[in-house]
Order: sequence, then structure tokens, then C-alpha cells
Amino acid sequence: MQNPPTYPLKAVENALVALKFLQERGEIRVADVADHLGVARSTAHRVLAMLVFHGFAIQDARRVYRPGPALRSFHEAGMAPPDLVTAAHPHLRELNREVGETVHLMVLQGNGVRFVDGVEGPQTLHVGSRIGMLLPAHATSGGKALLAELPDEELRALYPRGVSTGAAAIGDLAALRRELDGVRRRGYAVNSEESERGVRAVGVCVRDAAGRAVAAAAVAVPGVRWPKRRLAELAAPLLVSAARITTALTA
Amino acid sequence: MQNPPTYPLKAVENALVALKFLQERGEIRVADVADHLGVARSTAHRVLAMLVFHGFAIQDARRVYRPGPALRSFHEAGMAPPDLVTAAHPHLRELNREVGETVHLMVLQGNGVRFVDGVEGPQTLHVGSRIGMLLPAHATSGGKALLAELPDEELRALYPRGVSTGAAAIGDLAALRRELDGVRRRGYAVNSEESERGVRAVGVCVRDAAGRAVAAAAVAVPGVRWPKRRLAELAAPLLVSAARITTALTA
DNA sequence: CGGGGGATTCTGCATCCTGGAATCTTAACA
DNA sequence: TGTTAAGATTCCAGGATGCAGAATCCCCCG
Repeated sequence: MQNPPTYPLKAVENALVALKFLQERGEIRVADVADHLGVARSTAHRVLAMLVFHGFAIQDARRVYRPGPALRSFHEAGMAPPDLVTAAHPHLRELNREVGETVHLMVLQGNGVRFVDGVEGPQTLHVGSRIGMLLPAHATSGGKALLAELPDEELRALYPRGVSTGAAAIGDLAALRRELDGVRRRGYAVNSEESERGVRAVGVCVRDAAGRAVAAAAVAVPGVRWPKRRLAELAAPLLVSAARITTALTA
Repeated sequence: MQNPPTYPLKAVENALVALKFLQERGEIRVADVADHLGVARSTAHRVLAMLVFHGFAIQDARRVYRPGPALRSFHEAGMAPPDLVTAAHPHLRELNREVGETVHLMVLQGNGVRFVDGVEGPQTLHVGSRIGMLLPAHATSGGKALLAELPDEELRALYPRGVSTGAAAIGDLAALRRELDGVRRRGYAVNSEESERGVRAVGVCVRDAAGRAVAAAAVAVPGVRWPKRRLAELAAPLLVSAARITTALTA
């Protein structure tokens, strides 16, 4: 560490030592802090109250203190993860090699999904690249995976007039909700010719360090080669790749 | 934010506001802080000196202050997640219901795995609970998943005299390495009667916010009900559950 | 080298922060 | 339901800490 300050500030020292103690422990009580700092309970309480007020700590109903959003903000804003596409691309390529089909990366944009990256399957018959395209979220597997992560209010806000009915697409919001319940239960989403005749797909979420879905990865396949009942076979490799992308975003 | 503290500490406030300012800006000077806090330069300097001494800031040769290792330590160690078992248990239970088999959570301990939680399968014939048991890591699916995450030096250090040969277990370090290569490639580990006759299992890693493997989740099944070729069917639900545990640990 | 801008050191004094005690709150047990 | 113990929060007098302003030092550029 550094040389001791020429002019130490005892109150500041208490606060910073308490903050580090909170980091180490993850959850602390007033008495713990008092012992750790060697101060009166009332002093410890005042220090913690300052940490709470400035967002460095939160206190739950049982009066336990935990790290607060000011420290999370550092995480979110400061430890900026590698660029999404850059991080994901090697894993998309690997998945493409593994399953021999077209893979995509997409992000939610309004109630659509923007395809931001992809690798086409090597076989003569394969789903073409959709990079740059914006498709309805509810009619794509990756879009469904992302919609399944939204709170209901947000989902409703995306579809103020219900869900548009394209070819074989979901007819109303209640039906979409039921579909998304299934996505959440299984852990992955399936699209069987909803966005395009003869195309099926499986999609899963890619997450950031805080566990939030920031993108989706999907495998899109020709229906003729992948009957509906075989789509589940794509789930495990896709989930592995999504986890690897998440890890890359997190590192 | 919160209500103002009943007893604000002015010096602590200066320090915490300065710390947030440092987070936002990424690099600051004494004069910046003095302006931001509305204090004399000497006051600002004293506050920054305390931040430096406690590792929350560093100062370079040009006298610019930047975020210091104490804030990084928060990221690495400290997003102190909810307790591992507490976080994982609901998801283990759900997985148990979904696949109808015994599920476990385990952590690496030396070159063994400690079973720290589990839910037994509901069928008459099921793998019994191993909670509390320490088994050789290389002979369990979860153990293999965890070993596959280790750098080679660490793996070697765990097996200074090669790998012990139990029933059908891997005979030497080179063979273990090959096995772990397969684990990494597939994204999940398989155990076919290596730790116990008639028992097969699939295991995957559970990760923390930094993407590091902190535990493994596994499904253990009777061999009679799950021939070797069907083990892959357990991978997707297991991967989904592991991802959910990771999310719970990360939130 | 000189000068300007910024950082660091110093010190008197005022006000802030402390500890201890009183009071409040919560949880567990009979 | 009531009681009790443990922990948290509030209060206030007094002493110690932290402040500002000025002096001094440091760095960089012309």
C-alpha cells in the first residue's frame, strides 16, 4: 500500500475501512463494524448510514448491510466488457462448425430483433445470413428468448395493440405470454417456420456479468434437415456457446 | 436514494462524493475534486490522500488520480453473491422435478469434490444423496467439469503422482487430460460408472460473476434407466439450471 | 531560466465527530 | 401472548479532529 497520509482523517478512515469490510464480507451488521473498527456502536452506525445515503451500502429489513448500487455502478460502467460482437464471434464460428448450420447473434430493438452477427452453415442448403436485418422478435427464436426475460409491463409496452399476425406467428399477447412461459421453463426458445417457411431455429440468451440478457444466440436450420422433434438436439451446444460468450463478456 | 442520515459526517461525505466522482470520471485532479466538493484545495488533497492510502485511488507521475485496486477487488471478490447453496437449491429442486433424477451441487476440494447440496430422484430406483461426501474429482462428472477449468499447472499440482486408478477410473494424467479436453469441447462432463457401478452422471460448471467456475451441478442416474447414449439428453436441462444458478449468484 | 498553474504542507481555531447512555426494535422462546 | 435478550438507533456534552487560507514546493512550457 501507500505511505500513511501526512494528514490522516480519522472519520474518513473509518468509512473507507468499513467499505472494504463490507466488500470482503458481503453482509455485515452494525456490531460487526463497531468491532472491526474498534469504535462505539453509535459511531459504526453513523458511518454505515453515510454509506447507505451515498449508495455504497443497502440495508435490508433484517437490518443487515450489503454492498450498494454505487459500487455496482462502478462495475457496470467502469469494467466495460469487450465489445459484444467481438466477444461473441469466435464462439459463433465454433458453434457453426460444431452443428454445421447457420448461427446468429441478435439484440432486442423495440419489439424487433436486429441481427448483429452471423456465420452461415457450410452445407449447400443452409439458412442465409440475416446480418443487419430487423425481424419481429416474437417470430424468431432469439427474439423469443429475449422477450421471455422481460417483465410483463415491458412486454405489454412493446405490444400496445397486441401481436401482429404473420405467417404462423402468435396471434395475441396472451398466446405470446404462454409461448414465453414455455421458453422460460425449457431455458431455450424454438421457432418452427414462424418467420420463414422451411426454416426452424433454436435461440438462447447471452448474458452480461449481472446476469441480464443482452443478446441472443440462435441456430437457424432448414426444416427439411431438422424436423421439429430434432430441434432439442441443438439446445445443448447452443447453451454451451451462449455460456462461453457470457464468459467472454464477463472476463 | 435514501433519506439523509440523522447524523451526517461531513468528512465522510467529502470522501464518498470524491470516490463517486473518481468512478464517474476515471481520472481527476486535486483541483477538480476541490471544485466538485466545494472545499479548499488542501481539504480535497487530504481526502484524496486517504483514498490512495486505502487503495481506492492511485496517483500517477503526473499527479492524476485514478480508481485503485480496492475498487477492483470489489469486482473480483466481492460482488459477494448470495450464499452458493442458498442460491442453487431452488434450481436443483426444479431440475430434479424436470428430469426426475437425483441432482447434486459440488465444489472442488483439493483433487476431490465435496457434495454440498442435493435433491434425490423421486423414483423407487434412484441414486442416493451424497451430501457431505468427498469423492475423487476425476471420477465424478461434476469434478471433471471443474477440473476442465483448471490451468494445466494447477491440474498437475493436484496429481503429483498421477491419477489413482479406481474402478474404471482414468489411469494416468495424460488420459485425464484427454478426457478433460472432451469435457471442454462438449461443454459438459459425463461419468459412466467410474465412481460407482450402475451409476452414470452428467456435470456442468456453475460460474460466478467473473465467469469463473465456483461449483458444479450434476444429474446422477441409474445406469439401467439411462444407457450411455442417452446421457446427452440430460445436458440441456442441466446447462439451463447451471445458467440459472449462475444468474442467481450474479444478481 | 522564469513564470504560471497545480499540488502539498502547515497551523490556529471552530465545529464536527465521538462515546456512553437512553431508548427503540426485533426475534426467539416459553 | 408476553417476556427477555440482543442488536440498532437516537441523543448530547465535550474534546479532538478537520477545515481554510497562506506559504511553500513541484512541474512543465516557452
